[in-house]
Amino acid sequence: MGIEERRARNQEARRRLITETARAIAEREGWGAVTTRRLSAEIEYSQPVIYKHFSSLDDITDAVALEGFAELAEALREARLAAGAPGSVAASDAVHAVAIRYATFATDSPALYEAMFTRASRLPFGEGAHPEPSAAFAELRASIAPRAGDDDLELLTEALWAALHGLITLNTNARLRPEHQSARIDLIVNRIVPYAS
Amino acid sequence: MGIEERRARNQEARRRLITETARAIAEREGWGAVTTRRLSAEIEYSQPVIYKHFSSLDDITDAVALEGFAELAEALREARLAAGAPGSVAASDAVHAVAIRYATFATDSPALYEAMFTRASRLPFGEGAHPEPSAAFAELRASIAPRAGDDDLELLTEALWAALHGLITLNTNARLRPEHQSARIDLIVNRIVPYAS
DNA sequence: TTTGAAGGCTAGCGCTGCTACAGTGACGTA
DNA sequence: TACGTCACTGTAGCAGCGCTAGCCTTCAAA
Repeated sequence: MGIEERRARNQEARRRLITETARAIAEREGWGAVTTRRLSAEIEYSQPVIYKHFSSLDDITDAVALEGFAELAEALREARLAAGAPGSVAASDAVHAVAIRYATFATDSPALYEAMFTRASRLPFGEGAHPEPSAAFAELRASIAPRAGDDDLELLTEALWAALHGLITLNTNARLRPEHQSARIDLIVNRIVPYAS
Repeated sequence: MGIEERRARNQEARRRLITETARAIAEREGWGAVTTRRLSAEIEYSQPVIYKHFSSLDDITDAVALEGFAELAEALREARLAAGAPGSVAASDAVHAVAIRYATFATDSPALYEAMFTRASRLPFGEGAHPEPSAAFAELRASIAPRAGDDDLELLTEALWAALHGLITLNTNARLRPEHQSARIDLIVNRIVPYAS
C-alpha cells in the first residue's frame, strides 16, 4: 500500500517546487514579481493548485523564510566550528567568523534575508514557535559564550545580532558607505563582545 | 495678482492633506491599507487628483519618509541640546539621550519609521540627495563627536546608527525580549561609543 | 461675451490574490 | 471487468489594486 506514500511524496515535492520557484523569482526580480499567476506559470500548474499547499502568498513567504533560517543556522554552525573548538586559541575569533558569515549569508541572498526579516514579520518567534530561527540564534550565542565573561550572554547575543542586522539592512539599502562595511563589522564585534580579560 | 498665489497655496495644502492622510492611515492600519481609492475617499477627491500631486503611491511614501527624517532630525537635535552643551559634564550623556530619543521616535511612530527605512528604500541618500536624512545623521554624529577620541567619527556614527536601527526593527517585529530593550540600548551605546579616557 | 486654461470626475484597462464549480482520471470494491 | 467514489486539477470569475484617457465644468483673462 505505497499509494498514500507516493501521493505524500508528490505533494511534498510540489510544495518544495513552489517554495523554490518563489525564492528563485524573488532573488532574480524581487518579491514584487512573485505572484500567484507567475508562480502557477513557472510550476506549470494552475493557480488553485498553489492553494492546496499554502493558504496564501504570505504563507509561501513564511515557508521560504523558515528554509532561510535553517540554512543560516547551518552556515553559522560551520563557521563557528571552522574557527576552532571552544577553549582553543582560534576560538577567540569564532564570534568574528560567525559575524562575517552572517553578513555574507545576507548579502549573498538578499531576497531570502528580506523574507526572513522584512516580509515574514508575522512569523511567530521565540519559545514554542518554529525551531529554525532559534537554532540560528543559538549558533551566534554559542560563539559568544566563551567570551561573555561576566556579561549577560542572552543580552549580549541579542545586542550583537541586532547590530549585525542593522548593518546589513542599512548597507543593502545603500544607507551606509559600502566600502566600509567590513570595518563596521569589525568595530561592532570587537566592541560589543570584547575579549574577556 | 494673488490668484496664482492662492492656487499655489491650495495645491500645497492639498498635497499636505494627502501625505498627512496617508501617514494617519498607515499609523492606524498599516501601509497595506494605504490605497489610492482609500486616500481619495478620505481626502474627498477622486483618484486622479492624487496623481496631480504625486506620480505614484510610492512617491507619497517617499514624501512621508522625508517628513519623518526632518522630524527625526529635530527630535534628535532637541535631545542633544537638552543633554547639555559640548564640554560640560552633562554632555557626556548626550549620546545616550540621543539614542533613547531615536528609539522613542521609532516606537512612537512605527509606520513612519517603516516608511523611512523599509518602504522608501529607493529614496536617494548621501551627498547631493535630500538633506533631511543627512540632517538626522548629523545630529547623531554631533552627539558622538565629543566622545570619539581617536576613533573615526564617521565610522562610529554609522555603526551606532546601524546598531540602533537593528535593535528597533527586531524589537518592533517581536524578535527580541521586549522588556530588555533599554538594557540593550545601554549596552550598545556604552560599548560602541565608550567614554574617551 | 468669448476663449483658453485649469480643475475635477467618470469610466475603464490590465493587473492582483483568491475561490466556486465542474470535469477528469485513478483508485478500491463488487 | 464494471462500477462508484474521491482525489486532483483546470476554467472562469469576483472584488480590489495602481494608474490613466477623455470629457465636462469652472473660472480668469481678453
